[in-house]
Amino acid sequence: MKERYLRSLRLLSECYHGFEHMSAPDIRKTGLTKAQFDIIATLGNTPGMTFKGLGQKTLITKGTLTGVVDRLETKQLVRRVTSLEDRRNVIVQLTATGERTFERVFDSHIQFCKQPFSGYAEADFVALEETLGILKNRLEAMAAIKTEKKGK
Amino acid sequence: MKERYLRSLRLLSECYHGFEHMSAPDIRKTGLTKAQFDIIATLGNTPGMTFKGLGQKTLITKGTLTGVVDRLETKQLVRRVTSLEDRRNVIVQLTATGERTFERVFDSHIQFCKQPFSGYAEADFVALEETLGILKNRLEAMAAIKTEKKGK
DNA sequence: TATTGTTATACTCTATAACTATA
DNA sequence: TATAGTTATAGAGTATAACAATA
Repeated sequence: MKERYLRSLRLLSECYHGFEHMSAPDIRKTGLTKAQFDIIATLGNTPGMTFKGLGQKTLITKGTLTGVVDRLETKQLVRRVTSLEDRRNVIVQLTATGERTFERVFDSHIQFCKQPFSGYAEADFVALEETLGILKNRLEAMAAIKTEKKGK
Repeated sequence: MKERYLRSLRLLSECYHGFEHMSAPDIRKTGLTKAQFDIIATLGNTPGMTFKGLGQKTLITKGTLTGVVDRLETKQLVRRVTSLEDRRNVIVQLTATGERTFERVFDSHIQFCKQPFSGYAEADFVALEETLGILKNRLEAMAAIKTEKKGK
């Protein structure tokens, strides 16, 4: 067996895309793009985040992020606040409308995503969390090595 | 515990994005976009696929697909062949150059993705495949129900 | 009539790099 | 000098709907 991990990788991809595929129309119906939805979902239940933080969480690069946040600001779902401590930092926050949108949209979204888990027993969740948790730790370790190499 | 599945969902997303994040620069270096890479990877080791088939595999809608395939055709990585049986079907195939690109690019990509699995024992693979396999089956069952509802 | 793929439109995201302002 | 975010640009992906050719 040459590449023992390929099947795992394919399954991971298939599961992720399965959720994506199921929930994409659901997200579109809200009038938000995928990128916009990600920002709203990331900001939900937080006091706000800087552009840098948002970029790290969502993997959207800063130039793109400016445009995405612009459009969300036009829709009055988020606002920009300049940090008082370091005036280079811009904090993006949900507005009251944004909060409501978050609750409505994200809630319906997760209700939707729960469907495949109906019938899961506690042990099934534990097993899934354990295997994915291990993989996540390995991925984070790899990412740390990469950052270390790059940063001086 | 209200939403027992949320943690699983988050882990799945984090793992998938972890791989995406690691391999994105690797893919970009090849001069292919993510969508183009997906098409090449999907066509590799096949005799070709119709637009419809490609769309279902990659989740790219037909209108978009025309553009993506156009660009790959310009790069001489794929060709269009009209099916003889049903002339409405257009089959997209890798060219000889496309085949070589597939082998080179996809190979380096999977070498890259194997890193987090270093140190995995056989039992770890089995466990991961099993938990993801179960989830995949559930997702496919959901999708089948959805299709059933829609199709007449 | 239904299906496959193309075309057209308008918008959004993307990578990249130069730029501004703060530190 | 370094960092955070903006601006500018060109290209690519996206949803949507109308369209042509074939079945």
